[in-house]
Amino acid sequence: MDDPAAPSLGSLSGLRADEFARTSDWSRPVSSPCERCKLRALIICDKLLSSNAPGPNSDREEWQVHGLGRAQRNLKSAGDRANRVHVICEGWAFSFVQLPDGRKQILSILIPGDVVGSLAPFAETLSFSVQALTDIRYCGYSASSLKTRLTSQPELLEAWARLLLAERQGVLGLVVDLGARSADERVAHLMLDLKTRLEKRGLADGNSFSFPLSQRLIAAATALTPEHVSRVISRFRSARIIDTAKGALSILNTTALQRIGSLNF
Amino acid sequence: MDDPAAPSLGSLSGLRADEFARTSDWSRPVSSPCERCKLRALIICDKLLSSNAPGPNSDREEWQVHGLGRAQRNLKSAGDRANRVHVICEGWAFSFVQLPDGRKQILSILIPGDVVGSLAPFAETLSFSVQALTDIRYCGYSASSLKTRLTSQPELLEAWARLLLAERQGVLGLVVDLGARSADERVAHLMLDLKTRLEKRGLADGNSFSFPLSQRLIAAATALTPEHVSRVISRFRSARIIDTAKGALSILNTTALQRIGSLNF
DNA sequence: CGTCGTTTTGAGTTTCGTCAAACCCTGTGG
DNA sequence: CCACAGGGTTTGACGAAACTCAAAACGACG
Repeated sequence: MDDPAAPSLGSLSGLRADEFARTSDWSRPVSSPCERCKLRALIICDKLLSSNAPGPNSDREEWQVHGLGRAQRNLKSAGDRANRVHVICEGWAFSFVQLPDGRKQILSILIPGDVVGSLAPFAETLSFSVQALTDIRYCGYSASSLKTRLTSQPELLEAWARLLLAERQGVLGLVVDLGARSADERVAHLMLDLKTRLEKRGLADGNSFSFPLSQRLIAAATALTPEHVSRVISRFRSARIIDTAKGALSILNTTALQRIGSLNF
Repeated sequence: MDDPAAPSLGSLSGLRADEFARTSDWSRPVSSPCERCKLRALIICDKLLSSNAPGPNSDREEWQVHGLGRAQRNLKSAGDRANRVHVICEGWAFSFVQLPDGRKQILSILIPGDVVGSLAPFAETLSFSVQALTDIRYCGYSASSLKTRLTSQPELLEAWARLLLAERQGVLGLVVDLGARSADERVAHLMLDLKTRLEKRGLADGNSFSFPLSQRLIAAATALTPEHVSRVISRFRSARIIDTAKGALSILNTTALQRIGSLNF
């Protein structure tokens, strides 16, 4: 990994910046890079793309579309019609709910390979929003086609259910975090969780990896204030447990961080 | 409803106390009361019991079993093999995770009609535990049979997915509660949530209903301490917003309670 | 070089937790 | 019938964790 910083526009693989400019409307399809995708085997895409992929369905709706999204822009908003299941191919995003007073509560940080809106085939509308954190590349599958395929392909149903299981595991972890953990523990856990998830996807090898979360977002994810997050991170830094620089996080003392943030329940 | 208190052993419908005594082992089947069940139409049971219910499968495993559980006893424990999906027929229960230091974090309060372990068909083991809060009657469906039926009966898959949607909605609500709400708001919301859920099941009509939660459990559900819950409830009581007596909750001032605890996001 | 968002730091406050004791019920056994 | 034990609840004093408000420092970027 040459640059640990957040993926910039230019780094989105297979697409030059000018191509991005032309296709930045996220509903517009771009040429499919799935053949070269290293994540395919790790997640549900393999099952989705296997064999009998359907053509456009009755509504002339494409089974699979590719798109790009700019940092800070919403991919989905709560209340939107839930007609596609999306997979993050490159870049980071996060799902959240917006409270009436303007606060956001982040539900999950999405990294490449993560699926968002897995229940879309059966939902009327979205109950949360999704925002790109960096520029992202994603692909979307037709929710209605997926729904019909779920009944005809048992192994797809199985893979889809495993997805739901992992999702639920994640949100249960969040509940425990918010309900039973201190600020230090929550922040440490967030970092460790992201590290292991990135490793599973082959996106982090050493103890230093891309980490494009601002402290404001860490705060929204851990239900703390940005000021307090700053204090926690400063403390971690001066204890030589972690270091941060330019969108990257370095874990200097894994054991110490795990002692603080490993929640086994 | 003659007695707003928690259902006692004797009140479990269709079963006398001595019958309960003989069948208190929750794995032992008892005669099926599903025909008379008023909840059937409201939840997934209708789909599960419709038409082609399978007989015992290859493992000689019953498709549907009925059981009774005593208050305070675990119906399921984290780590157990996930081989049945259960429906609460009578009584209350709750799902929770046990933290290493002994604290419990309650994930959801289960009332009659609630389904627990809906993902069991695809899970190896349980990731949380379920405990009876009052004596309960429940029924359990074979996870493996359900799994095969999901692929063959699209309308069952649909009903099952709707269940998952509701479950996720619930846990997202919990995340927002724990992440963004004050103690007053959490307690008020818990009470309102239970009231509306009971009403939907036809188990509460007026503003006074059975509420067998101890303050220790309310604390575990809201991630507060019992002492603090006591203070909150005392304040509500002296503001004439609610009243509690003998396992029943009376909402004296719905508007006030909603002003405190209605979280719309 | 100035602007804007992010991070840092500080002082003061609030909310909630901790610890400990008292209280209230209900059930039990003498 | 009463004493007593044991759980749940209430109350109080105190402390700690995290929030609020405000200002300064630090970048990134035009």
